[in-house]
Amino acid sequence: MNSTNEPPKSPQKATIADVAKAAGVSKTTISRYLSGDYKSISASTLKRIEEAIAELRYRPNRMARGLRQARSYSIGMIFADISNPYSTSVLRGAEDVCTRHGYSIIVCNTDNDPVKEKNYIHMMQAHRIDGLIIHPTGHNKDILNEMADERIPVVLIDREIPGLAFDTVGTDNYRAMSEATRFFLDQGYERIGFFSQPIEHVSSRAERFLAFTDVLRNAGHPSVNDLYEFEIRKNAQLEEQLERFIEATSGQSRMLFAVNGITQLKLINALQTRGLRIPEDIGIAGFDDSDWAPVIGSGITTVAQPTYEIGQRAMEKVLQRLGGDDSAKERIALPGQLIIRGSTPSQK
Amino acid sequence: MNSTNEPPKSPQKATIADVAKAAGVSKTTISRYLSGDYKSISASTLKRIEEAIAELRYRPNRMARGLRQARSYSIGMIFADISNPYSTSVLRGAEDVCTRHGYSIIVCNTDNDPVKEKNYIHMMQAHRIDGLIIHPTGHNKDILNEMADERIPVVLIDREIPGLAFDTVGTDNYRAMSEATRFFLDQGYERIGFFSQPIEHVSSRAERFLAFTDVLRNAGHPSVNDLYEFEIRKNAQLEEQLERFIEATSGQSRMLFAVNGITQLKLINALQTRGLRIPEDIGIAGFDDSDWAPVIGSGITTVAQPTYEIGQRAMEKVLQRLGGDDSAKERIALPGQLIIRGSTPSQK
DNA sequence: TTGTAGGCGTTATCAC
DNA sequence: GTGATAACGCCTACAA
Repeated sequence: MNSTNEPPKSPQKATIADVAKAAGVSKTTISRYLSGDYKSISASTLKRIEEAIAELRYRPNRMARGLRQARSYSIGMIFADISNPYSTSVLRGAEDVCTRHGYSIIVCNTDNDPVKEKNYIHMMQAHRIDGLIIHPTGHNKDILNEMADERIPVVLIDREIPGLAFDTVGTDNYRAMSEATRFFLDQGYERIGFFSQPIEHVSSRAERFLAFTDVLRNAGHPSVNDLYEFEIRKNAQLEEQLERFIEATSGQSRMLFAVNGITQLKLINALQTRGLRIPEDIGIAGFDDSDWAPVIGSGITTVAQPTYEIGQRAMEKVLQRLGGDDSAKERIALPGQLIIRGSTPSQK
Repeated sequence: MNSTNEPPKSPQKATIADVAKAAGVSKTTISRYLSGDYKSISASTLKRIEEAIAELRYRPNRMARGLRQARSYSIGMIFADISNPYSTSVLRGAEDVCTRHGYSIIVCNTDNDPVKEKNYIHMMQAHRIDGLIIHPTGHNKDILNEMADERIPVVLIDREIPGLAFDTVGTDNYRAMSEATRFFLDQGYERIGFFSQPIEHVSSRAERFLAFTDVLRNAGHPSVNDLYEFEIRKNAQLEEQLERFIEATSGQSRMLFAVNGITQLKLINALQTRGLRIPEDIGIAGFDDSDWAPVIGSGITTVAQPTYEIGQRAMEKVLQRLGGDDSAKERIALPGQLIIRGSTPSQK
């Protein structure tokens, strides 16, 4: 019995030396076992090693291994908005790929704040992450370039940063938006309002709007200038813009296009508040499919992004670069899918 | 000029030795600086150190530091389903707290699969995480206990595991569900169907159902046995259960209660398919508020969970334990909030 | 088939 | 105020 009042000693994590001693071999042999070099170990030794590891519940220390090998087996993922379902789906895709290869993921959420983003990149550097997948705010070109200089694979998702040579994975926004816009024209809408958070230099938004105007201009459609921008956090701005569109299009058959999922929701909310019915009074559609899109009203027409696959492809690209591939940077644009539902009926 | 054809050497990450040399001091002094021990460094030295660090873009290697200090400054978070908005909100809350304290988060998603969960816990152990926040499947008691034995703070969210002494953070399910049920009774529903994924030993589901039946039994209400369980991935099961409820309650005023957000969506979908109108033909409500709950029909009545705060509190608890707090394990049950919308009108 | 020795980048312990 | 030195746990030549 323990006469002192000390708490029971917490069992210290076993080290490779403990395992070596228990198995009656040297650390080298254990290390060989850990790196899968079974063929240079005798059967009986193998057995003793396995028993020792199980007995001691040995888990190789990744920090020690990482320090020695100068690689952490961790991939950083920095999201502009982790609460967006887009992000979690990408995360799942990426995780499923990298887990199979023994990598772990360190995640961060910047809330679209360039300062947070900068700090997180620094944190990632301190972790000596082997690769980075980032949904960038677009304001930290310098550090991103710095990482690239250090030969750390960086893959951008959703957004590209002009002038930066990184691998990029996202939806083929131009193509998907063109298809969608042509569909809206076929449905016979006289006016289509493009509602977006400030396009500025966010490439995905810009591509969508460009496709929109290109198709409209080609068709000689009057909505070429129907762009309505607002800050997502400022409901007043959105309502003001909506008001502007509604007034300008009074008496015409019309619809709203939302640049992303969150904008869809905000617009639907605003329409309901104003007592406008979907689709009788006004049509609506938007980028990003979701669980709720099918069940709102008679369903919302959306452009689905292949989010899970975007995550997979981004991680595969990181691993490919890690594997030594030094070919030209690639821009991977995956097809989006127009999902037609009840919110955009024919106006003819 | 470089006569060989080698690519330009990628600038190697600076080490503490490089900084020491650049600043003309010893590694020890740099280390002192890094640990914030400024008062034992002269002003001029301090200045040279700061210049050297900036110049070399030095980032302390967390693996080396972690190895030496036997702590990783990483917290593991294991989610049963990361695509559930519940999870991301918890994640954000946890992240905001731990970032302020210099910790990073390693995330995993188990898809409610105990095998994946086990592998991920092993991975976390290899990372030597300083603490673990887990939304447990409930099937890996042994390893979780093992971690606790090693003095690693483990905090459970949403679900408790019977017989395990861990800190726990979640919603006060019993209280919130009681309030909601009383409200439904007040509205005058003759039958209320409780739709849930298998309750089994998932404590949060069990608490909700218990509160439900307790209130009903107290009121002598006939729905005490109106439990309808189904596997979330099997739509046929859900529809079968829904059919059963619809038939059994024909002619009565009735509503469905969904045990969580995903179930809400599935039920709404199934009702629409059957041509049943909400709330004219049948009412609906459920646990978990969401962005879409206000905009479906005249709004869905929900019980909102304080998800962000759950994440915060869980992380705070981890840090508190890390700080040496050895008091009794705590069960933190945060208040939920009943949000009444149009899907559960009075039946009187 | 197995073992020895040195070092990865830090911090802690002493010493000056 | 500052520095030399020995670990931390692992891997990788190089030997045997």
